[in-house]
Amino acid sequence: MNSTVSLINEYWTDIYFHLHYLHKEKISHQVVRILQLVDKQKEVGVSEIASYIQVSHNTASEHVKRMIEKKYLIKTRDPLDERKVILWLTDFGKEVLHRNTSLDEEKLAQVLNQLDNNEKNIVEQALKILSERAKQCM
Amino acid sequence: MNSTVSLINEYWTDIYFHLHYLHKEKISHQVVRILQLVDKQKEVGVSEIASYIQVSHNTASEHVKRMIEKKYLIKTRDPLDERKVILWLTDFGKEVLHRNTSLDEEKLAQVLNQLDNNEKNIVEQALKILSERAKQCM
DNA sequence: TGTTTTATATCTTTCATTACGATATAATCG
DNA sequence: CGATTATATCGTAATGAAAGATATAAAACA
Repeated sequence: MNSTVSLINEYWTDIYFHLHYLHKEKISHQVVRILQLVDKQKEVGVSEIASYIQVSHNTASEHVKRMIEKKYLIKTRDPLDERKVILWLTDFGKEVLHRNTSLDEEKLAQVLNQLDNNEKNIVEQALKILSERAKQCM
Repeated sequence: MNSTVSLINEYWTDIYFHLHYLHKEKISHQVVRILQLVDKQKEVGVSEIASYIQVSHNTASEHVKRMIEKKYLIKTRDPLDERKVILWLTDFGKEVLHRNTSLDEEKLAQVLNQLDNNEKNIVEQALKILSERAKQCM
């Protein structure tokens, strides 16, 4: 079982290595993680970021400031509690996040084109299963 | 077809978001990419790094210096051409790379445990297919 | 209503990182 | 031997990341 896990991780990292985008932007790991959090979770504010990337509130607030300056994020306030910030990805932010975490769509399409229908189904099914179960149990 | 690609990317990023390690180290994106390159490709030296992350040779050399100081890498020379550097991951470097690019093995094991044998097979097959084809055609 | 708490924001300071151009060194090629 | 290639180092500059201290403004509480 442990060996299955390692094997899957090796496949996982190989896939990413060969199919990721050749990203140009100079971007820090922290900033990518903040983009991921805002993308995948609802109603993310400054304190959610602080606890997620384990920094103080003021540092998180500065990250947000810089990311808004760079047009990655926009900021609104929670209408039910005007103290609370709610962050949103801009289209540009989504693009940057995509280029830094997704698989290159052209490369992926090229790989998928080489698969027969059965293999293509297996791939789609497998990732669907993993993503659904991961969401459920984490 | 394009929608299959987007769908797979959404599954892909969801899986990573929910199953990655809660990494603590402050590490830059560039450094992670260098670790990936040294891990996945043979005989990586300073100039390979420079062209991979698109910086000048001197900058690449400085990256290598810092990464050796941090004990991520060790440096040897190509016996056939003593000008050329060949880089290797240390155990610590492998560990850092793992924590920053792989899925958390405990979380992954937990998810896999919820699958029946058929589903487990599909997952293993699918990632194997993708990684093999990605290696072949890139 | 007045006080406290909560959620952010800003200011200052410090340190590390990233990058480049210029220059240096050392091995190999012709 | 001179040219080329691969890497290293130096000086310098810009930026980023982080924390502590302090400030503000909204909400909760007594």
